[in-house]
Amino acid sequence: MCAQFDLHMEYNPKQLLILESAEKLFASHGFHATSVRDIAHEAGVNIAMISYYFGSKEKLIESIFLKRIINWKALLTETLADNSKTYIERLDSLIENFVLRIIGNPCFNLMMMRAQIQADMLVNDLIHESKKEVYEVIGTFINAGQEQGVFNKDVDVLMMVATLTGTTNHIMSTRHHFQRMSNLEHLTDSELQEYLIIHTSNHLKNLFKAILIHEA
Amino acid sequence: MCAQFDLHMEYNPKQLLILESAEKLFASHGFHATSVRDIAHEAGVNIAMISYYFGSKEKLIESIFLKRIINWKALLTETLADNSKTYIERLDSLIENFVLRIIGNPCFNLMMMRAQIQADMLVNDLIHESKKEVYEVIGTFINAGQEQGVFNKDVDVLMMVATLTGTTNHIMSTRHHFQRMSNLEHLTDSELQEYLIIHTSNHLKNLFKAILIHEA
DNA sequence: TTGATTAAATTAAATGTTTGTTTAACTTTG
DNA sequence: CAAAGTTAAACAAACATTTAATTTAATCAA
Repeated sequence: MCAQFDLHMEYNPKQLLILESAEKLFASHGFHATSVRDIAHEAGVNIAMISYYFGSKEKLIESIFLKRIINWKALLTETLADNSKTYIERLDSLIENFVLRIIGNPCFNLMMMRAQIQADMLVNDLIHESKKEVYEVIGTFINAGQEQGVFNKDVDVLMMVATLTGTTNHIMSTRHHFQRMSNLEHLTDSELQEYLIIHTSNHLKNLFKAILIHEA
Repeated sequence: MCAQFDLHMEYNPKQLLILESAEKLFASHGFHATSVRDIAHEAGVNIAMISYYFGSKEKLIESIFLKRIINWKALLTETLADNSKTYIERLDSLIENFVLRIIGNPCFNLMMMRAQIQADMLVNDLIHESKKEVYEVIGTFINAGQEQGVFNKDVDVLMMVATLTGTTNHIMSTRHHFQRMSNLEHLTDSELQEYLIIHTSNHLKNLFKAILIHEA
């Protein structure tokens, strides 16, 4: 007897507690280094509750991903389709959304980076599908901007997204190296987070304007 | 009784076999998901040989890092100090070195990415020291170029290195997503590797010339 | 070249922990 | 009073590491 749930079911407070605790521990120690006992302890629940609610440790991490990925494409599509803004403004919004999503949610995104690195993770197909959709949405936006004569013609969208994601992921995942190297050790974690969001956004905006708009 | 070795000792063929097998498995499955049994089996040696030669699984991964990190700073310093080349040429060499090192050694660099993500890895201090030295070498080079009037004044070296490392790491770690999305599934692994080294280098060269040299 | 000696290398087996998951009993809730 | 929630205990499998026994390799006196 066990309470399994499908994708569209809402989670009760105890399930959410388990999901959040697992996300935190998976992010800082990795999937395999985190035992279900650790998760149960962190969440303050009995070990058996995890099997009871999620079936297995593997299905638990799948639930975490599904919970997060679904809305990302919708937000992006909405941002880029907003005709009340110029292409430059929408490009800025795109960058801000990317940076905020990654640096603002280090736990989940560290998990995602790890999963992408690991070839044998079940969630990898899910991630690939998500990446492909994001790439297509951005590609459509860039092409439209090119036709309007706003963006340069020779833009490699795949490489552009790689720089956007790669740079932001790298800064997020090495933020404490960054903090020490910038002599920002007096900042709290959330102050550092805010600092990094602003600086990374500005850096990427400059970078993309330099190749998308200015003359080569 | 056990044969422990210090940093400056050379490895015998069997030890090298263990190091290479471990690197491969740690890279594709992660540190904790790889058992010493797996490593022993991959290397074709008895399980006890790993404790015998390296003491423990933890010390084994440390040996792998030490074996790789040491020469990286030297190569970089040499590249950037070569006065027979122009600043632009040296910038190109810097980028080529970075890309070649990362995309050309996916196993080790996936391990390194993972270690950076994981807060509780012992090798992290080693990595931080290495990053700091690389940052200083590049910073010195950029500053010299600024004084010669070759590079623009307002360059954030930390962000620049983040884009260099982040973009390349991201492309390397998601290279199979990249392959599927670019319809390059007919390429072998080493053909893909070559393709990615060239394309990533060119992309980053364009990117950095756009912000370092051209007018804002 | 022999045979003895010794240390290094190698092995199968055993050790004691920790792992994810299940069970069966118990409590709460509608 | 049944269904859902919760628990401590039990489970077998997998884990890293150690042991003690055996083989290989090297050294050296005869």
